Amino acid sequence: MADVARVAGVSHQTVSRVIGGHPNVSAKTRAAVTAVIEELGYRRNSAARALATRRTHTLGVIAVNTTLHGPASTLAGVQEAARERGYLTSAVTLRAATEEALTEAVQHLSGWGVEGIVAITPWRDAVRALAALEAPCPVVTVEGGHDLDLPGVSLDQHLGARMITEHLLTAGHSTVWHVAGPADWLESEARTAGWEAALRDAGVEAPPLLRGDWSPLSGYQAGQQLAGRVLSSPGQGDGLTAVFVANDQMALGVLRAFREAGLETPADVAVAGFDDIPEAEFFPPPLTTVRQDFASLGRSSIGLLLEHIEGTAEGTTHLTLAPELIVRASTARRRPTPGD
Amino acid sequence: MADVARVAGVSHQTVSRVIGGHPNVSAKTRAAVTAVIEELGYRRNSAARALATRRTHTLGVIAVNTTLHGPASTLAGVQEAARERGYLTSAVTLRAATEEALTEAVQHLSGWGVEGIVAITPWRDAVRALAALEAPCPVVTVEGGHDLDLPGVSLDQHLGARMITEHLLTAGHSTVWHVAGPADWLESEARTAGWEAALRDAGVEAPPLLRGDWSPLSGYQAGQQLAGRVLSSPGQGDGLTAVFVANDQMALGVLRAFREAGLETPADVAVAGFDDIPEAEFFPPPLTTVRQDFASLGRSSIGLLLEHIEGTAEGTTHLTLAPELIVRASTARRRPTPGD
DNA sequence: CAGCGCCATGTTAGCGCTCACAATTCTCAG
DNA sequence: CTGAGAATTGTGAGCGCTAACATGGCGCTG
Repeated sequence: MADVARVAGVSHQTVSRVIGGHPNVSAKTRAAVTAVIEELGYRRNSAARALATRRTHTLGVIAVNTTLHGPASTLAGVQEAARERGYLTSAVTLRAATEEALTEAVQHLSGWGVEGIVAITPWRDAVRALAALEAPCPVVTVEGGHDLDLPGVSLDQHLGARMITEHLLTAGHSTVWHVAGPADWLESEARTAGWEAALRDAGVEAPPLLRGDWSPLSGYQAGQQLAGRVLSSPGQGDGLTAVFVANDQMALGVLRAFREAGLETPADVAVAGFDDIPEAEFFPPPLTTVRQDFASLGRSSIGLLLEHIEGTAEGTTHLTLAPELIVRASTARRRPTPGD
Repeated sequence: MADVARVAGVSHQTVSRVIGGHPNVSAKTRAAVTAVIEELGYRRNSAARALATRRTHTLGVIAVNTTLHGPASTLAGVQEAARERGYLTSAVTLRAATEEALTEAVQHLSGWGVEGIVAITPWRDAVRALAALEAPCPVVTVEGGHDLDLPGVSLDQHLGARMITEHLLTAGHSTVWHVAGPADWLESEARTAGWEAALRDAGVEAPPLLRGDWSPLSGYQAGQQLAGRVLSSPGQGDGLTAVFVANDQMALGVLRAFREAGLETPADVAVAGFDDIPEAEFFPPPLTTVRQDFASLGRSSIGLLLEHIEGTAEGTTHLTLAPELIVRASTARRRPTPGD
């Protein structure tokens, strides 16, 4: 910066003003300085700037399972939004959201002087640990639930589950079975609750719950159980003609189990998923599911976080985004024609 | 730091030595200072440190399509490895690897003073642009090919494709058809080349090539073409009994097209993929594929990058990791029994 | 034409840390 | 007991930048 100032024949402060877009600089000076900056290829040193302003303009992201479609998409949204707003982001990917790992992640990030943290940790315990952690900067959760006093953004899982359950009931199924995700996941609980609420409203008693761990394998195992039930009970005794699976990957496993057991989807049993991963449209058969706009979710979290950092936010805030029902062949009333 | 020094009754420099783990500090002083640090909850300011040492200990990552399984896993490996080595990482996710976007990404990162960049950009043009860009810091490519003088790490796509093609030939298929990825992707080219090489070695002429864009939809379309060919040519005229699809997602589309056309996999046509995404095991039928260890790939790239930053590296280096063939039902010689 | 105020620019003092070197203390052989 | 040399600690400067204040020049009002 001193070099630029010397060549341009001004003080270093004027150079600083030009870079910072400060208003009180004459057009002539501004042009001259800009030209010299260009010529010398000067870039201002962000460390020195951070030191002088006491602002690092850096945000941290804590996430788990970033190789899955949902978290990965959310992460991308977060990064893009932060970059647009002039912030650097640094992501820490955790293998498991234990209290210890979370503490370490927060320490790592705050050691780098992050001004805020976005935590994509959809575990009840993780959110609780995070709330108790007293991080030295604002923290915004993504899919972290609304019961703790941490600001956060979520997709309306409850509504999505309700939509899909009602869709199945409307299609003429007398009840809807459910393969849930792990009990300690907030998303899982909300989806289960939405399913229950829809059944209750329809005056239908909820069938017993099956649980998986989001993986295709666990869905496959749940599917085997369900298939066994259908085949062993003559005359469709349990009214098992429709299954709402808590995510698309498990739904894939369920579909396979049904196919292997000789059950046809949707003719014998309709299956619906949740998430709308890119593959879902090409499942056998194409899967009815709930689309979640993960990218928007990520963007919103940055918006909320920056409000807190810049002090515009009033207390704890929660944002909820609406999901979208995507109806495909897996819940069609009759067997779909090929190519559907 | 001044506070710590005052409370501990030492100079700020001694505090700095304790934090930095400098050897010449008496055990007593070290303990005292450590205690005060703990008590005051002091954390050293990374911006000031960066300013004084002229080292930011920050690395940048440039990636495209981070929502896909491969790039997302690689990214996670990169981040984890960097963190272990004491570096902060910041990822920039590009929508498309145009020269413009790359330039912008490099500028964004170097504006933050990154000491090195890992570029996960498996496009020929992107790598070329990157090489021409003259970044102000070392750049390591991931899946960036070996023909340009940018250091990089890759998985041996050529070998993987060869393995899978040979597997199919060994299984008794007279030839192997291929649904390739986009022509400008290095991975795509290498897989095609490996397929061609395996056929050549076996003395078989390569059938015409089909191309997709990695998406399930494009695989579906390619599958429809292939199915049409099988059904219209009596007596399996073209020897179309085995297809090697360049990634698992497209393979999913191909499988669907075959199923809709009434072709059975693997009885009528065997299908193999590439990548081993988590869902592949649950495709209808479970997909033979090539597993790539993306996390190791990411870790290696950091190893290589740090060698360059710390000056231990000798010129341009390329690392290649071996893939692993995963044989499943989609290429079994006879129809698999349910549950396989 | 004096005097006020505003605009453009310069000057100074840190931000919190590490480096290089100086000063002090300690250790131990002769 | 003494002095060399090593170990330990302190001092001062400066990394590159911005905030706050100081300065000087200009136009405008009365």
